[in-house]
Amino acid sequence: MTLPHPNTDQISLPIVLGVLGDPTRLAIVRYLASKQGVPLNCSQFLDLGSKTNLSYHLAKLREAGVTRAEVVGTNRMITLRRADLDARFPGLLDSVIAAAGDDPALPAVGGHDLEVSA
Amino acid sequence: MTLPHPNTDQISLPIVLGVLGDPTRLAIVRYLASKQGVPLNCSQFLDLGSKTNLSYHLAKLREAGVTRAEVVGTNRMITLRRADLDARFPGLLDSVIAAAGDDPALPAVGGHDLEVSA
DNA sequence: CCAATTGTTCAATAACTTTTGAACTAAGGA
DNA sequence: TCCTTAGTTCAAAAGTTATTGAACAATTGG
Repeated sequence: MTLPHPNTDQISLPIVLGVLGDPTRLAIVRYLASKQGVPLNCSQFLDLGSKTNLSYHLAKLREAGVTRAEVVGTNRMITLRRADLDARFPGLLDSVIAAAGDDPALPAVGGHDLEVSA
Repeated sequence: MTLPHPNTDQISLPIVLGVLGDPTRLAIVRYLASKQGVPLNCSQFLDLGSKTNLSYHLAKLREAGVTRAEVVGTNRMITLRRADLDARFPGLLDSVIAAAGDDPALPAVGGHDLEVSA
């Protein structure tokens, strides 16, 4: 019932960077950051791709250790692993989120601009 | 005689992250950082791959705006675009270099550990 | 129980990336 | 001029990633 996640010390820098080097996944991370820790389910990202495709991208983010997914009923509640990433790679996630915050080239959920908290 | 480089404002976050999400290229960036701005030519990275393969990876880094290559005779002198990256994505390169600094999973030039300046 | 909702898995395909060797260009030194 | 050094380019092969639709599982509500 619980999904596999890497431990904090298993999170790999090149894998994290590679996973974030995709516009859809960067948009997911930006949107999660803008929600300041409030868990979101997959359906809230449907603007960014098909259900199947989001399942794929969200699994990549989870397996890389960027997000955590908790099973709640039929939902997977998704959060950013901010504290874990900051412990492992200090400052990295914040600078990525800040840089993504004002990037009009990234896809956006809802089509409107975001107030991103870095 | 000069090679193509993106302007600072043309540097793209997902492209930079994608390019850094490769162990060989991350090792190149780490080694450049450890040399604190001293330009290196391609041959100094031969521990990381074949000449052809390095030419490929160094072109990726240059085209992404991570490095600058200056033609000096038959050499391409390569430096990190620290100031440009810091202007465009404040803190990003420093946190990547710091995180890569103590990563034994990354390949290393010379086989010995590096004093990385972040 | 039945239907709707949420999300995964699978197989296929398309697209991209990495790596290789051989051939090449361009500059520099003997 | 000839040889060496430095690096690129090309085409092929191998591997990886992204995207899709159809089928599937699991939970919830009526």
